Amino acid sequence: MTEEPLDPIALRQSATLSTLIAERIEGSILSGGLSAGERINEVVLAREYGVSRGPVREAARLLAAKGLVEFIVNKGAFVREIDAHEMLEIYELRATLTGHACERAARASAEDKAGLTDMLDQMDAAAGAADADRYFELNLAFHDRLNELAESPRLTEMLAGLIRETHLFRQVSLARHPDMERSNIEHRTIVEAILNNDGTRARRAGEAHVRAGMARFRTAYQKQAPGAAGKIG
Amino acid sequence: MTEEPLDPIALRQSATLSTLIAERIEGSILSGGLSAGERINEVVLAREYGVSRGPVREAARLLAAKGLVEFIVNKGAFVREIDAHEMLEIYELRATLTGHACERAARASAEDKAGLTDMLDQMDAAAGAADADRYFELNLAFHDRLNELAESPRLTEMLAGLIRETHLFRQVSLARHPDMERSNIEHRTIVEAILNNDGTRARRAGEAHVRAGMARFRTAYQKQAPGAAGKIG
DNA sequence: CCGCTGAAAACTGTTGACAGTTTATTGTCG
DNA sequence: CGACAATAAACTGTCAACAGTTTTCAGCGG
Repeated sequence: MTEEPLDPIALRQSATLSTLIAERIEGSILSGGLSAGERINEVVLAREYGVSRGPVREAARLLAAKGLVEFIVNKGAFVREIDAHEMLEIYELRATLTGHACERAARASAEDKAGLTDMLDQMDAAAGAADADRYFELNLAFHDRLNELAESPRLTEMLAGLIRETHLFRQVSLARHPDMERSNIEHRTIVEAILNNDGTRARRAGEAHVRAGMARFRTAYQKQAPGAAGKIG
Repeated sequence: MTEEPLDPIALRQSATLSTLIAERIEGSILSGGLSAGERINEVVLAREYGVSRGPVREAARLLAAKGLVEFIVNKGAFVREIDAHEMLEIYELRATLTGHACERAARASAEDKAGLTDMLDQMDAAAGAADADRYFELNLAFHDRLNELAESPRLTEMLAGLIRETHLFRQVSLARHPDMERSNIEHRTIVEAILNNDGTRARRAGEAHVRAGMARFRTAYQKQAPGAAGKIG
């Protein structure tokens, strides 16, 4: 990863060392530089970032509270790891929370909702061109927009936290969306309900969207680890 | 609050100093020893607890990630404070999440559900005796039990976090339940749905229960601060 | 060759000290 | 008497060092 010492200019402005380092470590975890279960060695990270151990420890504690890292006394901080059961738990929570977000989004003003159909069309284009990267990007933007419309920062943060935890599953690949057309049809259902100011339907559609992803995950997981089929909820 | 030095025995067993101190500070915040907006002075806390500043800082960072305190660079950590608008945001999230919990609880086994009606009767008794403290205690136990039945530790934790944040509102009194009979009727509705394995109805009832509390809060707040009536969602 | 023992290395938890910033205070001028 | 500037105190952010624990590994015996 990026091992160069921290930029002192960025430091002075807004954040403290701990925060910057926490962001870097989080990046390393989410991008796979630090993989699940691995230990966070304070001295090597401190040396890597050119700081002392104090800020690194504080950063680790921050990430621990975020759920990315786990502390064990006298053994240190480890990158957390979640199993399929926890993945399903997270999916369920994501489902009801995005349902909630969609319901709230339905209450937004018509002007604020304006751009949604455009985004759907763009996603359809990406899907038609089989451009998975582009679709992924647009999909992210779409869900961000929904969160904006929901106007509940705490809700947004909770959802972000759940998605972040998703990366702590070993085979992240299993959680990726394979079927873009299908996914975007679900998006259309959500947007239609939102444009009709139908909160209840928007909520159901949002829930169903995430639950569809959950179903995909479940089958993908059971296909590749059939022995554990009974174990997951 | 409790200013005696930390027990070295409790230390060795499970936790690290930072954790213990974080718990103490959290206790001080929730019990009102440290009130909203107040600064967390590292040196006085360190002296108070008989440790150095390091663990106190780590504890503060932990609480910051929990949302109880806020860091400002070069100024330190402050007990966070939330306004009525945020309170309503939290209530809404609590509503959908407890709805989710009730829906999941409906899936539990009949044996696990057995004790619920008994708890309702006890609460009725407390309500009849106008024993608010007892009712409060039983109410807590009831909701804990629901969370157990829901079997989703993450969900439980999220709800706990939201309720914890609730204490950061200045006039905590506004968020208390005044009407025990009414509240327990709502409980009965939830339990009936759960015993009938009717997840959808249980969810609605759970949501409605929290939303009722939210309505109480809103009217109580608007009554005592009528000027800000338009400001809250 | 394998398992056990004990010492050395590595690492975490904690501390006290230093540098830089913010806040309070004192003295001065209008 | 009040506003303002300079100075002192207080406090945070960071660092380097110490103590205690865990892990590693070499040496020994079976």
